[in-house]
Amino acid sequence: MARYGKEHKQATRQRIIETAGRRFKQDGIDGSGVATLMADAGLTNGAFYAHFASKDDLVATVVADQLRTQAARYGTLQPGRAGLEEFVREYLTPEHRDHPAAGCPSAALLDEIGRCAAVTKRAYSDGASAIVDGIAAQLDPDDPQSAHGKALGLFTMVVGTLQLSRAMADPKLADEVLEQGIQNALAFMR
Amino acid sequence: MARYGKEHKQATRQRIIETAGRRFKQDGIDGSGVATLMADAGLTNGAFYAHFASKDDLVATVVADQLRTQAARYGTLQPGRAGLEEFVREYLTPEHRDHPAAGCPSAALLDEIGRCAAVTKRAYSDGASAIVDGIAAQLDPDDPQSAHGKALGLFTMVVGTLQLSRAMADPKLADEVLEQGIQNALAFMR
DNA sequence: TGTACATCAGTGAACGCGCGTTCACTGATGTAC
DNA sequence: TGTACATCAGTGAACGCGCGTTCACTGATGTAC
Repeated sequence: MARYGKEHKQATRQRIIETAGRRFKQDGIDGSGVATLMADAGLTNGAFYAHFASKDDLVATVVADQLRTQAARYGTLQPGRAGLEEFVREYLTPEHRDHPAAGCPSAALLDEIGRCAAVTKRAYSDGASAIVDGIAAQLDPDDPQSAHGKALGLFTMVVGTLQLSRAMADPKLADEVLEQGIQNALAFMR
Repeated sequence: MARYGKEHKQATRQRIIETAGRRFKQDGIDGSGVATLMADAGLTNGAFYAHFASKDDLVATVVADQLRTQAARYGTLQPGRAGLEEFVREYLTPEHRDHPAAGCPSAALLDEIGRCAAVTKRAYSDGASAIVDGIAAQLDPDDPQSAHGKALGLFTMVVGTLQLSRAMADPKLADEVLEQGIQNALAFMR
């Protein structure tokens, strides 16, 4: 099975990173074993160490990739507060809540990342800072620096709201948390 | 080792619940094995099933206990917004961030609880609702029901802020997140 | 053009270890006589 | 009061299983002659 061009191995690596991102967000980092992660990518466990030095190495790589992907979603918004409002309304939907594998890595993994190796926290810090900067630019395109604090508040509120909604046992209560979260986020933006 | 009064076994059970709470908040639920949890309580693994039907049973019990404990902390505040402001300033400290074992269970475990068995989510829902009700009563003692939405926003913001601060690799950045979080929470309260 | 060889991405079995759970057993105690 | 017994909280070894990691091997391919 080998002797392909060098882009083949790179493509396999990228596939592992993307399927692992989905798996981590669905089952947690501790909850996802290497054999499962490789099976998700259509491979067997042995090939893992041809691509990554350790599970920790994969975790840090996946976190960086996930935050880059999440940041790219902000890039498609219309500029200014209107785009941000649209994003908040999309973020706090039952659809997003019920499909963590395809959703925001912060909402799915934030407290687990706080317990991860330093290399993973560094990857997360860098990615999250870029996202908060993006929010600040949407809040106040003329002076994003002064909007940075408010951007942090908006970010933590929507992430916390989605996590809380996912932790509710009663679907009706979970929906109410999302609806209130939208009201709160929009009120806070102003 | 036996034939004590019935209050002895109850006391042991309570000790397991409390030490497990600390361990879960420090290492995560998936990250804490039954043998470790029992050793924390000064026992061996075999005794576990004399107290709990399964690890899931313990998890649900611990979550309920942790939220009850966290709710009791609100009970000691002075009434009204002044007490709530004091709480926010205490909650978003480096001290709290750096000692999750003694801290808020929501900040330490919220995304993991979202992936737990239904019995655990039910325990969390009930406990969290009581806490949010308490916040609402502090925000507006005359009409707590109308303050419920705002209480949710305040709760999700402080929880998200503490999680984010814990995930920062750079201590200086982590401190800034807390300071901004206090500003944001106080601004949102008004 | 045809054949022998080197490459190397991926396989799959195995390592020691900790997981959640079970169970035969221990031994300090309260109770019965 | 003294002794034999029943109780039962806790012990510790063992179960099968999945964990992260290692490694000898495979076999399809590109290259050299």
